[in-house]
Amino acid sequence: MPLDKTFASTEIEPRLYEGWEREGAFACDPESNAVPFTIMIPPPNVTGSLHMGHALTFTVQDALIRYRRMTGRDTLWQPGTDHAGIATQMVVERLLEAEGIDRRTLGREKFLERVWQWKAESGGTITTQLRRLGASLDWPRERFTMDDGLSAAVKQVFVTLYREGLIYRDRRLVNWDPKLQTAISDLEVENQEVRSSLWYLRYPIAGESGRFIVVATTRPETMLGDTAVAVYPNHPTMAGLIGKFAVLPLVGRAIPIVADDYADPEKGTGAVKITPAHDFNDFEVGKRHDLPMPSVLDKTAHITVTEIEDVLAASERQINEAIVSDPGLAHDINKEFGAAQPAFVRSLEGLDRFAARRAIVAELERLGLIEKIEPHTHQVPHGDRGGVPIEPLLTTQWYCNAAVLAKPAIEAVESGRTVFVPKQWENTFFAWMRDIQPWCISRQLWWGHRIPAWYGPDGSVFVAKDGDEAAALALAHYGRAEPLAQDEDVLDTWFSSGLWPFSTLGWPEKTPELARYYPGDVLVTGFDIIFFWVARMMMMGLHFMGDVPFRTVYIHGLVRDERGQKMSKSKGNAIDPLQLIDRYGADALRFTICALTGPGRDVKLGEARVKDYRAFVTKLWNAARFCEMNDVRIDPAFDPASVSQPLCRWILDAARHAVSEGTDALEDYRLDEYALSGYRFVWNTFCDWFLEFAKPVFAPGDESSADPAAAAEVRATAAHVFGIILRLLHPAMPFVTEELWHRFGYGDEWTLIREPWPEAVTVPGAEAARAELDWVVRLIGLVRSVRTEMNVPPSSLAPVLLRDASPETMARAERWIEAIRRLARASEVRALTGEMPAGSAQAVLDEATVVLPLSGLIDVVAERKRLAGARDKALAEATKVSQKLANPDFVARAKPEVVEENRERLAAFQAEAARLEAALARIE
RNA sequence: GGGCGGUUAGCUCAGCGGUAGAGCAUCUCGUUUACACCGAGAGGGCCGGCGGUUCGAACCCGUCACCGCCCA
Repeated sequence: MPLDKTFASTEIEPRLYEGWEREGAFACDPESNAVPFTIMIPPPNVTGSLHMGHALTFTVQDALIRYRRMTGRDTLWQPGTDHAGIATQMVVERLLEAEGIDRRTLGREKFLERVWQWKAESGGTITTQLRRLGASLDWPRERFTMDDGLSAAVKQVFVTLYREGLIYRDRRLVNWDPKLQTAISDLEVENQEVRSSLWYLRYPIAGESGRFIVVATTRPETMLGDTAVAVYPNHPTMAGLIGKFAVLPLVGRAIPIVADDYADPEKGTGAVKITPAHDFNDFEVGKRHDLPMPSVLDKTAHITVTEIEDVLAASERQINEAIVSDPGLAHDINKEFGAAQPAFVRSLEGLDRFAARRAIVAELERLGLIEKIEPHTHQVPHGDRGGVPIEPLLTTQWYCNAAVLAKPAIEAVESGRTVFVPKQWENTFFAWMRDIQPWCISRQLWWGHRIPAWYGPDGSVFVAKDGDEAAALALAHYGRAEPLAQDEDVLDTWFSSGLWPFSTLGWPEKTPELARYYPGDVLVTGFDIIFFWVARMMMMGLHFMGDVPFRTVYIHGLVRDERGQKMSKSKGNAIDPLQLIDRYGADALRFTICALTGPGRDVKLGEARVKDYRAFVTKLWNAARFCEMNDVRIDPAFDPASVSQPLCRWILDAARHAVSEGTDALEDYRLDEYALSGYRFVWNTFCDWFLEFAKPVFAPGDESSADPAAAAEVRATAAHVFGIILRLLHPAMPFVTEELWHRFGYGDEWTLIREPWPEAVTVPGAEAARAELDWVVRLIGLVRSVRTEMNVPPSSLAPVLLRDASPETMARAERWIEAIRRLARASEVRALTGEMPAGSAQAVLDEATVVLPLSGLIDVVAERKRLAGARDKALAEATKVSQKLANPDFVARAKPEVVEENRERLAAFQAEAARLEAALARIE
């Protein structure tokens, strides 16, 4: 059955994919002798659906995997998904909310059941979509970060790091997300610019009526928790206050005025209020000065006065006593007691932080304790998931000592055991790793790996892989059985993702797969994930496997829309890759992505681009149809080394060049160069010239030139080269190439995927063939150009005459007469000996002058102008080159071959100008 | 404030010491053994500014400007 007019991607692609999967074409083979090649998929969130960013990263990975598979490597592209703690919990919570259920009333057990149920029903979306894209993942090996095996790995790692002292509990400030009510790591915090105010507050100096110290703050509501004022040690006007006390307004707490460099005299007033429990910098100051650290905001970021209760009570007592002893003071209480307003403070209990801010500012204003308010724009940390400002909160959490783990990871990159592509990302990696902070790994969520730690009645901690082991530890500790309670928290999702390169291969079991496929070869991901994931895999891999998890980290850009805007659902500029696949086919989308993925560059992708490259898929398909119509069939006996015709030698040589270019590009992770080189070869060489030259051979215009042997050789060569094209393009366009591979009988269905990668084979006589075909192409181009410029309609044929042509040139013209006739619209091609026919257009090609007699069609004035223009251009070039050669420094210092090249160019330009001058003279 | 990247044809981008390129868009012409998702041809650029190194700079160095990201 002949090929349809176009490639019906929507029908053909799913059929091919199912075939590959059914036939086990994606499977790795741990038994084989081939060298393994491993890519670990960055596990997409189980909640996810395929977006453009996925399409980019997975297309790149699939192209690399398919390429290596064809080169004979035993490829493993490890599939799987991530349980995505917060994201998944939020999804299920939202579903429950729609049913009017709160997760807390449901309880932990029941809630987790619901999550697993949701995962079973909806968790497979992304894996189905990956198949639409053509991703050749080894599906039977699919893993999930909450699988039993991977969970065992998580416990093992946790217990080991705990026993090594690299995981520990600590009470310190964390980034608290008041919306999700969990701690989050530094990386999950995004600073957003917020337009707000800078409030200048006046804190009365204790015992010095009417004297104040002014502090500037962006967060007046936290002043309830202030326990000091810091002043720059050598501050010109305020240093004298150091050692005195201020009275904290509203609360009435006497707070020391301490000296600390943190109070930058360049900023604000040179004095800062210190709220150790609600600010990271203040926390450090608080530790340095041994300050109390009362929290005045709870886990939902509402005011709580519990921890300042004693101070409020004391203020109340003091005020009451003073009023009792001197009732006259009642009206002037502010002055005497530093404006303590315990009743007001108590009234704030339970108030949201922003409402509390307004209330406190209003009250301070009423008391005359606001010096001024300035508009102020600053960066406010927000939780990346919840989207609300995070609240530094003093809690006990589990931490991982990342600094220790980071050392070997840094060394591995320094020594080149792992290489980043492009290399500049190594700097980003180093900068972060060298200044790495303790990693908060506990999360106050339910969905995730529950922390394998149990607490005894006295709070002693027993870290063990399960309850029994913990009980045994407790027994040894207490000398008797005591009830234990497991830690309620779960681990940061990235904790389990960090183990992915070895947990998916069966670790901690010593499996053959682990021995064979670790370390992986290349990790492909976006730069936004270097810290979250790449760094953690490096740390964990080196610590537990003793080797880097991958040799190369290929960092690609982000997908943006045509205008360079980040794609996002909220902006409404997101393009759905599945829609593009529906409309244009997966091959078109994939090829577009490859063609646009420059190193370290973002990919600006619009529907129009995909549409453009779909044309290339169609072009390839049509070239196939042309071949089919002309009985191009593979000849099993074909030997490229034995072809005799220049045309065949030339296209084989061009194919060699394309293979070599494409292979080099893939080796260098230059998907763009790979795609574009294939594009140029197929379209601009194979279709535009080779097939056109083949036409007269396949169907000679007149019987006399028919040569069955020559035609057979061209057919066999065409089939051979087309087979190379299909293999070469397969990594970028797996579907159309696979389909044509089978339809043309190169192999069985679903077999191209495992065909050997084409080799760059040199054919004999390639250079001469290249020179010859190059001449023919230039001649045809020249004639076409002149004809168009002279407004000669394509329908009219004209002779192509060659003046002053060498015998060699004339022989070439003879050999290619049919092609020249067709492609240059020539009525005849021959040497011009005598006088030039009147009304001819002329052009120079090497030593010859091409004469086109166009009497009646040409405008002599225009022709003269055209020739003069061409001559001037040649002269200008010649002048440029001769000036260069006239420079003694150039001749003396430039590389000899460059000098020689320029001498040749000068001669060529001069000769061309002379011939054009002669041509001009002939018109007169 | 520190760091990274970018600035080349109308648009998107290659090129990164030795003749300025591609795709798209534009204009003109064209249905000829596949393909109008096509073919042929053409126009279009002081390669962001200013210095420097060099026989020679879009390319290397310095500096400035603007844009974008990352980290404080």
